Amino acid sequence: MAKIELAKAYEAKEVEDALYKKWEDSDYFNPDKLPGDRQEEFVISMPPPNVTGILHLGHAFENAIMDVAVRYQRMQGKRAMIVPGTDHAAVATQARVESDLKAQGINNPRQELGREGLIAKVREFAENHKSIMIGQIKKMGTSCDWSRLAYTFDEPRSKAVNEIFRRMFADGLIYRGYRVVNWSVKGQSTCSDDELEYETRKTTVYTFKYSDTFPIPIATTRPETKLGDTAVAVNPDDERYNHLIGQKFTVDVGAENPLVITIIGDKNVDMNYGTGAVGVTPAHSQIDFEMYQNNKDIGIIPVIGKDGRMLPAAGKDYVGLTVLEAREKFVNWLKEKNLYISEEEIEHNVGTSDRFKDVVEALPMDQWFIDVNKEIAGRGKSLKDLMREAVTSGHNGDKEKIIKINPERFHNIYLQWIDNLRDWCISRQIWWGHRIPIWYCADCNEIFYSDVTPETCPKCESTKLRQDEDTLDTWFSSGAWTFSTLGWPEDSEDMKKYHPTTWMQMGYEILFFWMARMILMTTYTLDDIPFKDVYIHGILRAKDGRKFSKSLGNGLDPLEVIEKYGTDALRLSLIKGVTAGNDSRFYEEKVEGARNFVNKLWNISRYILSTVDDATIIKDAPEAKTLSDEWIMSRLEQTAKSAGGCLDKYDFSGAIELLTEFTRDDFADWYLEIAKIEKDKDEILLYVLQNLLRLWHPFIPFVTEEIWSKFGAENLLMIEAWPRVAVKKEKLMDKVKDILHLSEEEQLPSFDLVKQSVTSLRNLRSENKIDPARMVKAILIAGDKAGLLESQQDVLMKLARLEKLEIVESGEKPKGCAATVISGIEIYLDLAGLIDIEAERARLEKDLVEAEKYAKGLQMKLANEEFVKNAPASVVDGERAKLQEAQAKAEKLKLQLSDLG
RNA sequence: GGACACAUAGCUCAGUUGGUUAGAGCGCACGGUUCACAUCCGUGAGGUCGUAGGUUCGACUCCUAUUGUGUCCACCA
Repeated sequence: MAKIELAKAYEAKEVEDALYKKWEDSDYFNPDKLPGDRQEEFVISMPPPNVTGILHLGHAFENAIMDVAVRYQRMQGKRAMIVPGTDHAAVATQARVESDLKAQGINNPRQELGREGLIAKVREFAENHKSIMIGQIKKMGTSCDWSRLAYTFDEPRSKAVNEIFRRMFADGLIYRGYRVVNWSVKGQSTCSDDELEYETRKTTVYTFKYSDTFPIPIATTRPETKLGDTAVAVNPDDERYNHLIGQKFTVDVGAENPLVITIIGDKNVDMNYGTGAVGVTPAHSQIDFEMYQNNKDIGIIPVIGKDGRMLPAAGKDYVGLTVLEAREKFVNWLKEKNLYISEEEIEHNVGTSDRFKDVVEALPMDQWFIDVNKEIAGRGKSLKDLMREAVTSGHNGDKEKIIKINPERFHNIYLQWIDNLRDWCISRQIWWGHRIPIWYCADCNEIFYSDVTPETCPKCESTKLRQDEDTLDTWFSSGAWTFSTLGWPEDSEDMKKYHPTTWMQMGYEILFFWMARMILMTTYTLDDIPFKDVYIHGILRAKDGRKFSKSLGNGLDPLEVIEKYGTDALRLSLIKGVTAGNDSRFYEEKVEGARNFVNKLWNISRYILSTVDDATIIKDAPEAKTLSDEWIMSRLEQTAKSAGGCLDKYDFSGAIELLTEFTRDDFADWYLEIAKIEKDKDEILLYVLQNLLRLWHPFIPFVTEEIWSKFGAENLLMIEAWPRVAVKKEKLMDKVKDILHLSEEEQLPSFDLVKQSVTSLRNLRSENKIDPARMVKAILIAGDKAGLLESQQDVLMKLARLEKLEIVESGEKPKGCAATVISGIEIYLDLAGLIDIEAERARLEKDLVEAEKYAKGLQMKLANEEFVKNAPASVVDGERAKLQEAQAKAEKLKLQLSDLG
């Protein structure tokens, strides 16, 4: 077989697309098509990216970690799968398209295009982005099972959404209610509590009285809403006011009708804060609305409309004004009437819509909700209970069905969030999304579920029917993602085989949005958990720690990074140095480093392929013939085990560190150099390289698969097994036993001693500024290590560039040499008069001080009886051995110093 | 107001149940055109692990307090 020449540098661009196609064509991304007897499943539901934009670095990061996990598990012999998909992202997408349309001059898209017309526009946009994103995911090398590609808004997923709605509606968990909700005036739609972003703003808090005779002053930041006040709440323990509880006061503040203000008691009122009393506006505050629900007779007066302007109930002076205009007018009126007391600037959090960006109004209206506290028929628990159970006792108390959250700290954050959870408002007044499958009959007022257009009312057979205008919150459909993607509600094979899914990863920013809702939907619908393990990751930040954002213009397009450095380099740089739950910084130098490493691996392969006689696959571990062989094989064995251990724990970064160290330091910098000296190592070189490719494949699939293809293997690397190496060294033991005077039980000595010796010799050269081309002589006084070192003479001489090397057990110390001590070996480098005596003395003295200090520390530690008594014997013995070596080293250094002359 | 995270070499970060002379990459210094790789190699200098206490034979690691940074939740009426 001819020798194989690789290009001098790895050119990612030239091979990646073809390799991805090769993988896709193999069908191995589909676990049903994987060869061999695979018992276990490993399933990841891909968090579906929103069709609002194109993929950014955050997506690239998620793709990288998912693909590392799934490729590793595939190599572990599992039926491994990533189920890919995209999210129609209801509000986000419609908001995006509407704003694009406005930029094109269509000022009121909903009116001008109508429902069908606007939906068509959004659909066009969404379909376009879907295909762009799928292309990007493929560029990342992600091994998704494309035959199972899903979309939250496609036919099967809509079916699942309707079926869940039907069940929850039948169970009374979904209800229509008149409640205060978050309303975006700009978006003309509700938002759930979680879709709010809080901004700190300065605002004025005004203190005033409703009338001259009203007994309690009230403070507010929203004076205009006071036109709809119906009560004042005080703490029942507040002796200033509690005698007033139950009294009613009629005040005229200029609203349409005089207000009847009832004094009510509420334990939550802080009597030490402000005036100790709260004006209650049931229509425009969630908390006040809750008070109203407990005291319905106080009444509720909405004064602000959906357009953000004052309603007739606010009075003829106010109707039609914006809230800010009304605020100013009302404050002026208070001042005129001498009801105004004071004002103060404070910092205040206001909720804004995360999609439309405007300050949301709290408005009371009829909306659809999911009741999280109601007991579910036949199950004796609420949705909240189910959401808690899944992460604590296990679903239905089943310990096998506990969701493990990694890192653990998010466990409590999640539970705390559930405690604060209110009923989930699921209806949105936009058009892009799953339309609520509820119908109203005009003749008999029946409200009923139907997922198709019904011909007649099931109750009165009337044909005067209309469907609810609203659509569902996008998280309603994504909550069902792990099972809607597997064919539910059909009785599918996939559901039996692949649900619950195995592993889920997500950013902490969607923990509540998504994880909580998946748990809610799945435990309710399937009576099971959606996944077993969740890995929470942080966000990527720029080098200065700021978020990547469009407005800052500091974003990096993953595709551009791939174009410049290759996908493998991008993947590696995204994952390296990242720990679960923590943010990490990403910048181009990191990618450059990763690209350099990928190229290093390429060049290692290039060298091996060009030197071996027959570049073929080595199936069985070759016999170690030399100490260095044994060393590299054991290091390979260790590395495969420990890197696998990291990956089993989803410690991706840890695995990368171990693999990098082995690849560069051990294999390239030492073993390849040794191979040039010892020769005749084709089999081991190929074997280590091929296993190295297996170990690296999950992280950098393209370059490894490309190199693998040069060996004429039957299989693609992606379905090769994760290495299990057993070092064969019996013949070597027989060979060296006599040379090294080993007894039967003794282990092979470590090759590390040879490495240390070489490093020390190099150090002596470098410290004395010896021209690297110059060959020098060295003497090693090595005691019982002499035999070992002698057997490695060739390696020592070539790597340390020696022209002569003497190794003795003991003997006369040579004069005028640069000298040092390592692991009981005295090392002398004969610099033939080039030695700088003063510099040498200084260096030796420094070494000596250090050794003595170290020895003294150990001595004191061992002199401490408490230590010897309490510490485990192994630790004490370890310290004793260290002390002995340090003392010996110090002695030898002293002699070397005196020999300097 | 409540909670959580982070603070380790100039920079970005590892450090897994308490026992290492505290590590890596980049950067820096010095030296290298050795026929795999300058997208490289060799050698080296940099840290009293934010601060103060405590527990322990022993603390980067556990506890308490404190400072700084960041995040989440609640929210003032």
